[in-house]
Amino acid sequence: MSRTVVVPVIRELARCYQAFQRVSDANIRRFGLTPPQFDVVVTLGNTPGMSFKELGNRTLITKGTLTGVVDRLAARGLVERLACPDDGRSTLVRLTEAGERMFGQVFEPHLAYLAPAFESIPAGERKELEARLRQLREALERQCNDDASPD
Amino acid sequence: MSRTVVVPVIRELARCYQAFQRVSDANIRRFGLTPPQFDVVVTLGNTPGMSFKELGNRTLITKGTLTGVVDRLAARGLVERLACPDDGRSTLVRLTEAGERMFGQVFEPHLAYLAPAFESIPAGERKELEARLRQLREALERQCNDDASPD
DNA sequence: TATTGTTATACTCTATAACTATA
DNA sequence: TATAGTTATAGAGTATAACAATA
Repeated sequence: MSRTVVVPVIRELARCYQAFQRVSDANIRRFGLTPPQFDVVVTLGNTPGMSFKELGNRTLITKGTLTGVVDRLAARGLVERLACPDDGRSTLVRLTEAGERMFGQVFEPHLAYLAPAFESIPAGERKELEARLRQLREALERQCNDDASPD
Repeated sequence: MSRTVVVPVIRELARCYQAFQRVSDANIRRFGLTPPQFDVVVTLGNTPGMSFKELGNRTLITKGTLTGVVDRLAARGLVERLACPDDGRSTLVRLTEAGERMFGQVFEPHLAYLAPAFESIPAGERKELEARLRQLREALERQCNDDASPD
């Protein structure tokens, strides 16, 4: 059975990410952000802003939900909406100055917090992990596209 | 800077799992289950049942939330509660017959659905990925324990 | 007609903490 | 006192679909 071949790696992926999430999310909440809010702030960091469409694609948040997430960040003064000059249908979102400050307070410290676990893996094996993850992601994205456009 | 060393692998882990989730969750919802509900059904499958405590540990769902998730599954007749004979404080949860049927309809098909992406990776590299993920998970779990009990 | 983002609805999940009943 | 699970509360995210404005 070819199926049994993939079970261990699927299980390990799920368990590993679960462990990652447990560590990461607990730290994110200490910053006073929810995981989706953190995702948006970090995605907007070091960019001139982007449309809802692009922000949604990058964060995996669908448009209806994204409106709410951006609303809550905007209510706290961390992001702002701008009309898109090129396309009247489109709205750009970008960090405000306060949002940039939040990004600065949050991004590096979060990486520093996560780093020890990743640094405990020897460099060669870390590179190996990175390469395999990329390989798997590309395979998953192909499948995703196949589902979306089944000719 | 040691920090920059870990950024790529963290990013790749996040992006890979994001791709996995996009594919997996879409399929799970076709079964009429939410991801946490699927998690519970799959965790209970092929077991004689377990306590809320154990179920919560395995699924990463905290106790207050788990009560609600189990309530909704119980309302659909998929799981049932039993008094624990050994400990009067504890409640066991297990799949009903309908729940077992749901498990059967859901578990294998879901694996079969995911399999192609994983099978596209050569066996040796798949084993490599599995080993590296285990290594990372163990490191993350150590960190998690350190946080929980900082002496 | 198609696309971008918003709105509306209804539900699920989540964190948090107080509560009960057992141990 | 500690633990297992429930209840209560409030908020956040989610799917889904209808909608307005623009392309």
